Amino acid sequence: MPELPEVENVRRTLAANLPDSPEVIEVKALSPKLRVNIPKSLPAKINGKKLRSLQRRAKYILFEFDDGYLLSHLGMTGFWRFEERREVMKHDHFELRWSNNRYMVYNDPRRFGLITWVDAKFLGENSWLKNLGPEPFNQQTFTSQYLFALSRKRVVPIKSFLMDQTVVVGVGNIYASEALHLAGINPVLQVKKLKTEHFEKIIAAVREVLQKSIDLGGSTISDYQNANGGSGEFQSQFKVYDRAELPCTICETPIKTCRIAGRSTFWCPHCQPMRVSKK
DNA sequence: CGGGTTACCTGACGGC
DNA sequence: TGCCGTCAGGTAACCC
Repeated sequence: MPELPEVENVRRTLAANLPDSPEVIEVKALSPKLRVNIPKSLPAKINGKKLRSLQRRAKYILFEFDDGYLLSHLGMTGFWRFEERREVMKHDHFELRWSNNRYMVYNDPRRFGLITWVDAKFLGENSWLKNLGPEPFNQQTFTSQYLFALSRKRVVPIKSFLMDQTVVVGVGNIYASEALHLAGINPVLQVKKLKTEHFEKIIAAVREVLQKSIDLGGSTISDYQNANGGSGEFQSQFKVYDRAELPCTICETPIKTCRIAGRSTFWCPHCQPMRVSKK
């Protein structure tokens, strides 16, 4: 379900529901089976503790406490919601209560999500976080020179490269197709064929697509919702994703679809030619 | 070793 | 109706 814009909107709506100087006053692991089981020791780590900050890194949300972090990843179908009075839903996995007495509940039908604990002193070497690439909005680290150098050793289509979370974080299946359409780059092109100027375009397109989606609350295809239960609106702005056979919004050529590394991919054969532009 | 493929899960939807 | 195949926004184990 969630790529960077959705996760960022979840983070913001979570923050908006917390009291001033939030403190955990109750924790329950209801159904620990997720991608990795919720550790039995987790409730004791956060119960009675004050929240220091609420951050996002890549597609992870980090609830910072004095000694470490509650780490949350939404997988495909995970979501957080708030309740004044508990009403248990199917697939509720985890709940806690904040010092304003509001319950915060994690629900995840497909169970690809993650809820775990990371000690502050091991944050840098944590297996979930240590291999993540740069944040797409970081001007210092996410640069065309960086992508150019990294791409010289790789034999992959540009779309797979963009979705590789060790290359850059936050771009998933929707925004990879959307960004490449905006950049005018065909998704199957081998990264080795691209030059710095192509990466410049791609970086600008990734940032523009992600920012527009963040501003519209993310994309809701079927089940994404933020922590207020609200939907995103960016799906109405899709130029290619899930638009097979429909006319390109720029040139009216029918959008094509194929699979790249097992994932549905969409592009305009006219705006995103197979041949790399010379200059 | 770095790729693509498959598995992990549930649920929705279309065809028969 | 119901059964079956396919697909879904992510990640990582598993093969060549």
